Amino acid sequence: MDTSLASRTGQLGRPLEQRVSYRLARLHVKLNAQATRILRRHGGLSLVQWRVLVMLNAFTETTAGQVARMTRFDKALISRTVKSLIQAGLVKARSDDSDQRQQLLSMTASGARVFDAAAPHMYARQDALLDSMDTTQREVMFDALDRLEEVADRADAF
Amino acid sequence: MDTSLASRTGQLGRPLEQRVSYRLARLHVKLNAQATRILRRHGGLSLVQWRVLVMLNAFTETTAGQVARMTRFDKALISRTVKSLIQAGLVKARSDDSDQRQQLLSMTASGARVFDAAAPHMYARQDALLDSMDTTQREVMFDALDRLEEVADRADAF
DNA sequence: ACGAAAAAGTTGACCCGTCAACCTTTCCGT
DNA sequence: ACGGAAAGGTTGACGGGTCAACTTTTTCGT
Repeated sequence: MDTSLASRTGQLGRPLEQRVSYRLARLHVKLNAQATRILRRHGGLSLVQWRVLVMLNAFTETTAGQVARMTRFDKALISRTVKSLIQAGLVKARSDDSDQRQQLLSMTASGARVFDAAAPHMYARQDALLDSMDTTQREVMFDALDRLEEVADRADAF
Repeated sequence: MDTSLASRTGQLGRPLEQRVSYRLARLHVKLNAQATRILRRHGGLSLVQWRVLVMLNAFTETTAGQVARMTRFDKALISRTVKSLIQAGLVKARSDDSDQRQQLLSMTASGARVFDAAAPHMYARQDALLDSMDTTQREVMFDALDRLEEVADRADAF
């Protein structure tokens, strides 16, 4: 078996470790896996359930649409997750008198308990991520992420 | 409806835009979506198919296991993708006389054509990502990604 | 007042990516 | 030589995430 790097005209080009999208994909997957492990260990919430509860924790009441807009996650995913949270008794919904299309969502006492069980661990992990670098590096990194996002938003550029 | 930030004890804490995992998730998703669009427009490969072909482009012959190891992608995913590429006639497999467990994979002429159709666009996009920042920022960012990955690898830390 | 367009949310189908279980082949220790 | 462990790869099931299609309600232009 010849696995030399000399076949075809191709080479691997830039090494994988220097490909931005590859690095980000690996890291994203690892971060999600870590968060999932933490959540499983501390109450059993799924990652998206946690994310929705973070938003509900910040507001007395809100709507699925607002959660989707604020988090920029897909409304289909939010819809399903809200449904699962309601079924689990962690979220309750009441109709919105001013707009029949939407429901007002809020966390139940059970929801708050589950959220509070996971929160210290999720926030500790978040702090660890931020503390892995100093302020300057963090700012440079966030600026880099902004720049990458701008390129990614060029819809038909390539 | 009260969506003020003063409910419960909770607040949103750190704004979403400053949460590393959130920012990375958004960016990862956008980059994948962009790549998927480019691939769809230039030959119709799926993202994982493209990734496998990148590896096959670099070697005369290789095995699914090696692709999985080199890319660090899940062997189940590679297995399925290789299967789909073989069915599409873009990859061919021959048995490995020295090890009956594995097959030697290589790109077909069709595969090379499809790969070559997509490659300039995918590489242009990759270059644009890297060129969105200067060398120093890139190095700082990659170092930051290394640091984040190290935290993400702490299995039971939180 | 009316109707078209937009918005809120639901559901189906699909891809990415993972983990577990499985079967066959190979490796390795005794 | 033998058998258990490991490796290569396959398949099932599942969660994250998306897009499309759909229904009902609301908005908005005429």
